[in-house]
Amino acid sequence: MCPTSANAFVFLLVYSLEKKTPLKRKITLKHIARELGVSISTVSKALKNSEEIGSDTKEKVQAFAKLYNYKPNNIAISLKNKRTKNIGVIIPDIVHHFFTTVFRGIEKYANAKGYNVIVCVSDESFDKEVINMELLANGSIDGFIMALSSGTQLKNDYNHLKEVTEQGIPLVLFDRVAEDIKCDKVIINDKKGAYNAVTKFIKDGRKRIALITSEDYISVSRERAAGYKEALLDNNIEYNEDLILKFPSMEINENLIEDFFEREKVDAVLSVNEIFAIHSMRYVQSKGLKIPEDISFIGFTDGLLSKYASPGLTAIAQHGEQMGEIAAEILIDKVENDMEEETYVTRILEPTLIERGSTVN
Amino acid sequence: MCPTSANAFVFLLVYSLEKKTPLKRKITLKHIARELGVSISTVSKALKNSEEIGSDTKEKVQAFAKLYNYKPNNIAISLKNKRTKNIGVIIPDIVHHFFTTVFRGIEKYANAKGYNVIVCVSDESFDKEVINMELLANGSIDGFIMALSSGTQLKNDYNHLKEVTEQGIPLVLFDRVAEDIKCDKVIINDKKGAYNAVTKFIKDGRKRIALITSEDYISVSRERAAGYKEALLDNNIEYNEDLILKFPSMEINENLIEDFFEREKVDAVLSVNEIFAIHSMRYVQSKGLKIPEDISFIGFTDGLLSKYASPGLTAIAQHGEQMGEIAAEILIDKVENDMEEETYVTRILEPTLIERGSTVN
DNA sequence: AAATTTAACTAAAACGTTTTCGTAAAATTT
DNA sequence: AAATTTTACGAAAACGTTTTAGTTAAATTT
Repeated sequence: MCPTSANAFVFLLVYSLEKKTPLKRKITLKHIARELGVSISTVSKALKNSEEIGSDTKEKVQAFAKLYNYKPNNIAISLKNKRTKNIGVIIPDIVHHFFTTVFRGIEKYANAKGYNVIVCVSDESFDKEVINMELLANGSIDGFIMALSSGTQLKNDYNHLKEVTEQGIPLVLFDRVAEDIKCDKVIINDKKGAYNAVTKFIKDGRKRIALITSEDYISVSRERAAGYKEALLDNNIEYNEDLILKFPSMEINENLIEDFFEREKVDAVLSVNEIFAIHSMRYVQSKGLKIPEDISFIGFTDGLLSKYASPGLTAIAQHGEQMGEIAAEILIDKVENDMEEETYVTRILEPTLIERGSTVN
Repeated sequence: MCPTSANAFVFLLVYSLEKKTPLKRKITLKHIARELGVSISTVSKALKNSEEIGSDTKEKVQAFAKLYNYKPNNIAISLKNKRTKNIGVIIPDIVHHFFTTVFRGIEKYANAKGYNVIVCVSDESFDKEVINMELLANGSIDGFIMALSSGTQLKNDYNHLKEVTEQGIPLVLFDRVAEDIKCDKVIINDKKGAYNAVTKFIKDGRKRIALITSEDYISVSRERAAGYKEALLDNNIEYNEDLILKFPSMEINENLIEDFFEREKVDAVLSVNEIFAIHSMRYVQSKGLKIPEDISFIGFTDGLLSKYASPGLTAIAQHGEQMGEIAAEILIDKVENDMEEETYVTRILEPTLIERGSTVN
């Protein structure tokens, strides 16, 4: 029989009291040295198989270290080497498929290179971004990988980034970047993604192509809007601002969708994200329109929703994992061979159109 | 005009060469001391506003430190205090809505308490879990929060966890836990979640209730299967193993779904995850069945897919963020006041049923 | 004026490494 | 046998803090 309370915020507590087992404290070089009657430096060298140390001493030390499972203390090594083997990642949100994907790429590459990743979430806030960055910059990490928070992009204040790079800490920006920051960048060609999507619509004979987007201060939205416009103009289709639905925030507002689709007759929709696209698809479906016959959809960032929507949403894939790997590669390279000249590279990945049921084939 | 290459793996490289600006190296106590002609200890104390130091010296030191933006080095402090203010989080996968949600809770709480989070992804592999854990345990973190990889659960080997706890490093397990590990745990009542879902089906008059699940070595699947069985038996409905579809891996296999639904006539489906549920819904819809009239669905973990499926998938919410916060709270409490007695607590959160279109109201 | 207290500071150890420089003793060369 | 080289090790500094235990000089008390 199951317990009966159904309240999510009531929970069970199960206690168990154990006698405290004696701690196996971590052993240090000093302990080994004392125990074996040799000096700390001898132990250190013996463990590194140094030629300086006699083979019987080496054997003795190594055997002892193995027996007591000696592992050097990371913090002490970091202090000595002025290298932490940690990289700091600051992203606006972690519950977000794209960022998560990039993170996986970063973590994968970093781990393979022996680095750990410290993640901080800026929560789209300028202040949190600054605080976290300054905290980590005080010796905790060897370099940063980040995507700007919308708060930062809105404020257009990048002093915290400048501070960090001026201290010689490498920085790689991805996806949400800013022109005037001097650092390495990895982005995808958002403009091209939008351009290709609109071009496909036009090839499919669509005439009234809408754009659903967010405010322009988000760099990627701006780029995508530019690609949308350019594709229309290149194909001699009128660029009509009435066909652009601009959401003031990331929060979905069903009324805006309803107003828009009641007001404008459109036969194709490009959306800067999945959520806006899915909501719109559902709305037009509820109005009896058929997708893709009456109206087709393409959405940015190929995530779970696109894949499992019904019909599947044709999507512009951003290759997040690859982006993360590249960012990590650039960063770690900078960290490990900090060269004399200051050369910055911007890598621009090409988006890919993943065709699904929301567009005609 | 946009560039023409459409290959995602061809990318543009933009170089920019700058003359290296002189580095503003981080300043240390030693620098301040030398510059001001006082000792390091005086500087340290002055910055802490110690009563031992004369007020003019304090003023001088503080002003100097502020001017040169002195910030203590985290690593040095960690070495001294034997406290890193980092917590290690090891999860099987990061591109996974539930884990991501838990992570948000952890990060939020930890950050508020001045802790940073180092994430490692075990990728469901026992070996990676062990390696990452041992690496972090060598001084990099003050405690661990983790969910066991499926590899570990399959192998049933928890020596790496034991090693760590025996060294006095606090450990909190969440969601994917194991009975025989002595540590704090935060889980949701999976059995109850399944029990409630099946009970709802029965109340709605469903007779042939299927379960779609994964192999039993995943602790949560086992619990959910138990709740399913118990609810049936409590309601005098035959427990029929033919109505259980067990996927051998997390990879979706459309053939198994097809075989299952062709073979068995079912009017309700409980799925241990969203993906299995969504796929099944699509399959039965393609066969002309109406949801929820002909067949209803409930899926575990209320994620994006449930919300945006069509119809919306009634889901059992796992309260991941709350789980993360609680785990972090327990851990940090242990880290900061490591008590004499060894008491372990298991907090069991109650699941909540989020009703949507896939079940009748 | 001598003894004591207080104020204001410094030296040094400690955290756990790595590494440079020394130095005895042993082995080798003259 | 004396001079030189090699072998095998240790002392100490360094990384940047914090903290304990001094140590002066000035101020106060007797």
